[in-house]
Amino acid sequence: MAEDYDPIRERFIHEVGEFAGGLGLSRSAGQLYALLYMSREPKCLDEMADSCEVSKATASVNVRELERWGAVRRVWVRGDRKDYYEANRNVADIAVSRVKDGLGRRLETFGAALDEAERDVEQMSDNPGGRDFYQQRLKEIRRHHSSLDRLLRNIDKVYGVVKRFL
Amino acid sequence: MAEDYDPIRERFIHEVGEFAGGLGLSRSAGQLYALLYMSREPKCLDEMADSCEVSKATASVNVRELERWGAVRRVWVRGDRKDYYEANRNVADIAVSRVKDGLGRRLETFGAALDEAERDVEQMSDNPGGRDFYQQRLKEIRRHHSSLDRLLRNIDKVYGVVKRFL
DNA sequence: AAGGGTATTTGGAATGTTCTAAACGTACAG
DNA sequence: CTGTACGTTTAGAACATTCCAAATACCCTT
Repeated sequence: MAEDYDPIRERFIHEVGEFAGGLGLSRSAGQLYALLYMSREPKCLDEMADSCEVSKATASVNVRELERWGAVRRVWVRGDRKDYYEANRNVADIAVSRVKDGLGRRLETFGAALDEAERDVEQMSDNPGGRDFYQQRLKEIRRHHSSLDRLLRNIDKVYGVVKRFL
Repeated sequence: MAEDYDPIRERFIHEVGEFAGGLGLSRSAGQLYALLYMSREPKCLDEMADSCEVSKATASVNVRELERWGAVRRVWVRGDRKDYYEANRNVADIAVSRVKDGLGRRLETFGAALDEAERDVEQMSDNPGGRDFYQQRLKEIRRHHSSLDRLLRNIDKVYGVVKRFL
């Protein structure tokens, strides 16, 4: 019993897509997730592409992206070779893993740049006044960087504490 | 005593720009902020545009954006008609105000869409099984929405608690 | 092996974003 | 007034992103 076309769900899907887009995520991924969230049964690629009005190609790449974030699970449907997906409705987990991943990588590359800057400034022999100033500021930034890094590594504890405000 | 061209700072500015860009902010804004952060003296538009290798127009619009977020302050330099800016180095405050603003507006429009969806589903007379299902899911999403909203309104308290992990 | 049904990759079109140069506006100085 | 020194706005160029259709790869079944 496939669920039919439904203007209400259609519209809701669109809105979630816009929301996701506004947050810097993929509009299509948001739509696909919304569709699965609003579906009783798992859905295959073709159904998803159809309901979200995107090409199968777009559905394919975005649904795998969603899978990488743990936003979506592949499920087995017996007697069918297609891949079926359903939504993981624990949005907090998804958000955390997403932030962890994205911010983590950024912090890493920025940390490397900081290392380099610190080394370069260290070797600044001339203009010692300028060097001291730079070192002081870089130290400040290093502190911020370390803080964020620590925060990210303790993200689970942090979430436990923040939960009280939800 | 104007600070000269400096390859180390130049490079650092570039890295911060990339970092900001990766986080969905403006690359140029990131560069301008980094420059001011690394400057002893306030800087005028032309100096900023020059150091960051962007046009004056880009500097103008981005520096005002930074001002909107409280990332940058206009300062008075006597005997000079130009606008001078310096960095607000309290990055935590900046981040909070930025998240508050961006997420807040998004939540608002999404909340309106939720309202509408709830109303529409309410009026779904046919297919009562489907209606119940939708209502249940929408309720779940509403809960998430409210949680985020509450979190955002208590963001200062939240920050106070999270600080322990920094 | 061959063929049908599926997912993925790819090349390029459409769209959106961000930058610049030039025009414009404004305020002060002479 | 007129010229000068600034900041801002604007029109469009350069660039990046996102999407689609078609081609390709994969895997079952026969």
